[in-house]
Amino acid sequence: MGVIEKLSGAPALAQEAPLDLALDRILKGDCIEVMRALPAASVDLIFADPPYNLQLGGDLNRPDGSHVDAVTDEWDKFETLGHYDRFTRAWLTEARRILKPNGAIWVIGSYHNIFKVGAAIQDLGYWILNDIVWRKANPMPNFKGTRFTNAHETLIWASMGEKSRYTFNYRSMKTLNDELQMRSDWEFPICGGQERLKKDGVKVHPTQKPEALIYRILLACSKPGDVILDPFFGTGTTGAVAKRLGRHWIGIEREDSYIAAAEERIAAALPLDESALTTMQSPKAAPKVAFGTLVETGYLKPGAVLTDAKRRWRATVRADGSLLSDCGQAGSIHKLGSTLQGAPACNGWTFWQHEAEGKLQPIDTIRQTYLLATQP
Amino acid sequence: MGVIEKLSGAPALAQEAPLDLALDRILKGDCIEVMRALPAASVDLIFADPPYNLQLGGDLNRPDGSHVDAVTDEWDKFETLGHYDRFTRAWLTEARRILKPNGAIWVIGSYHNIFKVGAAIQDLGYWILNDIVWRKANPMPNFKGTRFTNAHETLIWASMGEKSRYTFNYRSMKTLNDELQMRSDWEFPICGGQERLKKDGVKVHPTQKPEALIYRILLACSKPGDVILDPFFGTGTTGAVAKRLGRHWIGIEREDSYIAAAEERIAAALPLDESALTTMQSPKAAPKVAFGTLVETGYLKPGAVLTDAKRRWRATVRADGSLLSDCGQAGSIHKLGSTLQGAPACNGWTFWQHEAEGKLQPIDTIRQTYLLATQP
DNA sequence: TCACCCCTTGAATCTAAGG
DNA sequence: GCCTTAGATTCAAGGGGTG
Repeated sequence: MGVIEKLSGAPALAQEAPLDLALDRILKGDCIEVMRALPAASVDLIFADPPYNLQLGGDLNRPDGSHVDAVTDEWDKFETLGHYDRFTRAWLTEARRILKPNGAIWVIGSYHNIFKVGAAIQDLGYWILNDIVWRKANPMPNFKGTRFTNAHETLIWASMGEKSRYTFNYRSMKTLNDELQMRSDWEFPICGGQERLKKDGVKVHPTQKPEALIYRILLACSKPGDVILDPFFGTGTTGAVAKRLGRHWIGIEREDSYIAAAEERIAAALPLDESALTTMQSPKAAPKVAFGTLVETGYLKPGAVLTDAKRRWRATVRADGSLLSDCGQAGSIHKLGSTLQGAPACNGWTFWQHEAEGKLQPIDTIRQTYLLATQP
Repeated sequence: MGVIEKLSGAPALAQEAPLDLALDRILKGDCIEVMRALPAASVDLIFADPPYNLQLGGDLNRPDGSHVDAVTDEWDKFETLGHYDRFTRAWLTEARRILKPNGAIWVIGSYHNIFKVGAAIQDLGYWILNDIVWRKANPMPNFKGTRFTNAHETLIWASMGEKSRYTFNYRSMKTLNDELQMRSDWEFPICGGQERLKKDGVKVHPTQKPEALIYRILLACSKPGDVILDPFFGTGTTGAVAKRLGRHWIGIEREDSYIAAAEERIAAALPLDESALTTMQSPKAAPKVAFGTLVETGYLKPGAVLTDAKRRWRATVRADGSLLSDCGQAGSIHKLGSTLQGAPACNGWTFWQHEAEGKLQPIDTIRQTYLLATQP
């Protein structure tokens, strides 16, 4: 493994003699220029994690006053949305040239950029096969309470065209998912802990992706021995996973610090034995149902009256799933329960009762009914 | 409630005398033409469920041989992706004209169209606030085993611009979600059972959306009395939910069969009564109480001693509601808190504590007492 | 060793009102 | 427009220390 320098200033024409396809290497340079130098129709799969073009305002602090370490790197800055658009179409065009006719591409992004990416993918003649949602188990909250917690990112999977015969290992995915078809929503934790690359206690890359995410993609959409290209290689997650899964890889990256980290990491990566496959799976989340869901879905109507088991307190259900007690206090089922009792905490599911078939039943029974109706 | 016919062939210029804003009505006609006739800056919120441009191939059968009833309606057919693009930009442009400056728009779609929609939204100057994933609890499986199960749809929430002051009922959403911030991934079952409109056993509309989904959107992003417009009204889910939640609504729809079903449905919908509609308010919306007021009204006496929770700092309340710390610094409760901690900001209401019943309590509890005593 | 508590951190377009 | 001030605002994981 080594770094091949793309000579800066070299004419970056498609006509120039292409580099031989150097496998399992990091190519240093701008991804568009480097791709131009690669032979056409030579790559089986592309995984791309391009800059998101976040447009952050000033500093952001958590409620406790601590500072949020945001993505402020130069590589994420674009003058205008138009510039980002042209950049996106340029690299997607080169990607299309070097993909084999039956190849495919994956791109990850957030709402800042994914619509531009998706529109470009369609305009350039790719054929979208799925969009996939990565649900983050532990996203960063919205500290100011101004929007919904940004708890997911989106991936687009596209083939070279409507008739292209892409690779999809249906059986592997079904096995990986306890014999149920793999859905388009995947849950993984964000990259942290031992997996997160750090130098002197500081994260090496601001947006390192979890290996589990790439693992599932390569397992689903490539075969052993295939060539996987990552034009925004960063710290080499794609390379490490490809090596583990017995795929060839090519990485393109501009920054020396990322390249150094990626080389060390990939050198240390060992091909996985089968047993590791099971550890890559995210634990099945126990289905959680919020009280408000029962209101939204009509299992309990706003205006319904609840009491405690001894009928000491009464409360009315409101449209947002809060309760209003007869004495004028309001809150969630748990909060109001604890307030009324003067207790530090209260499980509203068992505390609050509703009348059904002539007797009081905890509202948890409604939740059970809902779960029975909606869970497979 | 009634249908107002948009005369076909009438000149659809923005200059023509706009219709008065007829509330709680279905306007019959092409959504672009009808919107052109509506007054500018007159609508608080738009919910739009446009055609998805599905581009289905031949018939699809389940493994057992039964036939899948797909979306084959005329309204979902567009000659090319370019035609769909122009259609999308046209209706989004009119939507933008009739939205109030602090209004907002929601659009739902799938990977077939949502990237085109999102790109157009950004190009037209809207400001995306979140993308939301509707995870279907019970999606249709991928019968051929060729891709991942398409188990979600995507919604885009956007304001009129970066500086626009959109409505977001943060507190209601948090209450609805058991006291956790509402995330960007929502799980609901698809529309079926009693809720699914049928005529002679056949579904009236191929893509009827669940009321729970619209319920959450309207609860989060509108206020009682607001005007909600749905330019692709279909069988009137938006109208039914708006009526229930005490919002005004306007629907635009071309097809008589959908209009008839929507009218019947909305007539049968029951509005929630006032008390159920009252929702948890953010402190932002609650009347503000200055710290000085508590001093003026005697809830806290000048000379009283406050400390932080860990008793690292002490300060004395002065007659004008400022604090004087032991080290001689003075300022408002917020300013002194941030100065002492060297923090960029500090909420004095929770930082400063007073001793009551033998233990420390934040001075915010005094404010709550004051509010309970003085608010009607 | 384990349970428990505390601290840190993560792709974030992150305030509102008044002068 | 800008500037200032009041005051509202966080969830799940992982790691380290302690009992």
